[in-house]
Amino acid sequence: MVSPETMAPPYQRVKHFLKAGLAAGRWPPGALMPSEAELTAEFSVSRMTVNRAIRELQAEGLVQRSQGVGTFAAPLHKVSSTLTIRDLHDEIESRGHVHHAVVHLQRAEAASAALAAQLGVEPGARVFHTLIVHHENGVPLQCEDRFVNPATAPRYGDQDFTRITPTHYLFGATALWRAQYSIEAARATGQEARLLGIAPDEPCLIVVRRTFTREAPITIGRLVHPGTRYGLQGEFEP
Amino acid sequence: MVSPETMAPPYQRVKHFLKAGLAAGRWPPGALMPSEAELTAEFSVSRMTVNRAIRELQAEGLVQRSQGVGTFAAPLHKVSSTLTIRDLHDEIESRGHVHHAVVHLQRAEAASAALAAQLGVEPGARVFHTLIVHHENGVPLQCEDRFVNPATAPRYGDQDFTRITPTHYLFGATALWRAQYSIEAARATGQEARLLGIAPDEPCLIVVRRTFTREAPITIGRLVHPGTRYGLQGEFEP
DNA sequence: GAGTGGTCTAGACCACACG
DNA sequence: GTGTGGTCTAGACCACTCA
Repeated sequence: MVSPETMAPPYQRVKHFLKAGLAAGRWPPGALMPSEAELTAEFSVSRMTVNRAIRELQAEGLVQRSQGVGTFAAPLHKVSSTLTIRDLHDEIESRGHVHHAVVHLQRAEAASAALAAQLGVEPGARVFHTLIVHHENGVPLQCEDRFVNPATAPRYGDQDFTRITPTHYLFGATALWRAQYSIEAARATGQEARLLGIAPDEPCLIVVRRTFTREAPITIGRLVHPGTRYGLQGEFEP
Repeated sequence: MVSPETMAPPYQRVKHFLKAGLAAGRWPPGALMPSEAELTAEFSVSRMTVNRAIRELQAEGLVQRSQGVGTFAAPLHKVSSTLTIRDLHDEIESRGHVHHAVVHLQRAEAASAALAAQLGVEPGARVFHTLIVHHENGVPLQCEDRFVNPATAPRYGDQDFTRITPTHYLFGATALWRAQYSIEAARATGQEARLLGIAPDEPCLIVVRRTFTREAPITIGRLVHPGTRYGLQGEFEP
């Protein structure tokens, strides 16, 4: 019987050795780490193997390298972090809860000038408009007001959005290339407050998401969440 | 005179060729891409060189590989995206605006039971507490209510936070290992509303951030932003 | 000049998938 | 069996940094 460490490919053993040392504080941030030659001798592997291990650590941001100088433990100087936004359906299901959607509006409309500019269509052109409220275990959690460019998703008007979310449908039906988000706190509109069953002055978390193919805008969606029922969470490790 | 492409290392030329083809739609998502052997012949380089190019594309999430099958253009099936949170000082400066901070409170206090648990100290132990309002061009933008574990940052109480933000100071003075965020929409407290100069019922974007060293919690901060003045933005490209 | 990383080669053996 | 990726080797040349 052999241990997993003995089984692993050599480059992974080298990588694991270095990673464990960094996690244990053996090389504090900025410290000089072993050279490729030292590791080559230590592990009895070729230099290419050691090089791959270190290069991957570099790609992961754990070490910094300078030609002619050496390899150093990375200072954890990131002052910015990232926050993940998930599809609401997945999020609810992953909590083991029941998601269901009520479609309040699903039709084609003539686009206003401002909307047409954002969707990349002619003013007055027909675009799809849906207004859907998503519930978690029967409680309204999100009011989704969405416009879709029919050039990128011509069948959008025919879908049954009680069975698949617009987000999921559009991910499958279009060639997503880019997405933009903005997040703010504000009041819901009167209609949104009614649909969500909240007071008109209750703070809401509002996400506006726009997505694009390589050529054209796909959709712009306004996602309104009651502040007392929904928040975003993120975690970050170097 | 030679073009940059001719100068670049072979693995980068291969990588660039594949990346450009993906961006141009030559291999749509899911399509089979050239094998290592084909690229080896095409570029007259060794297989290791081609392998490195493709492996890096895989690490970047642009292609998927299966042993015995082949390399495929990655389907852009990510349904989640990321949003970056920046330090407020950097963010204001990068807009070319002036940041200044007003320190309303800076002292050591006895920790309540709930706070002590979050900071990993004994109930009643002294912890640092600061209450700082950050302004952009003179307009209050963020009310920062922060508690700090003195075990991880013993000099926190002596800093001049009109000159450096707590975030910046703690990044430099501690060995950050992990950070957690939550974002929600809610009303400010009465005190916060007064300090920010807003109505008590105005929706606010509230970020709660907790950071940790490998061993212990460093700080927990509550960052309150008027919803009309501040939002978060993010972008995502595959 | 000695030590470092950056890169490349030509071949090799293996595990895996598919017809 | 054939083709694919996964990995390793032993050596090589280069550019860079520092004493």
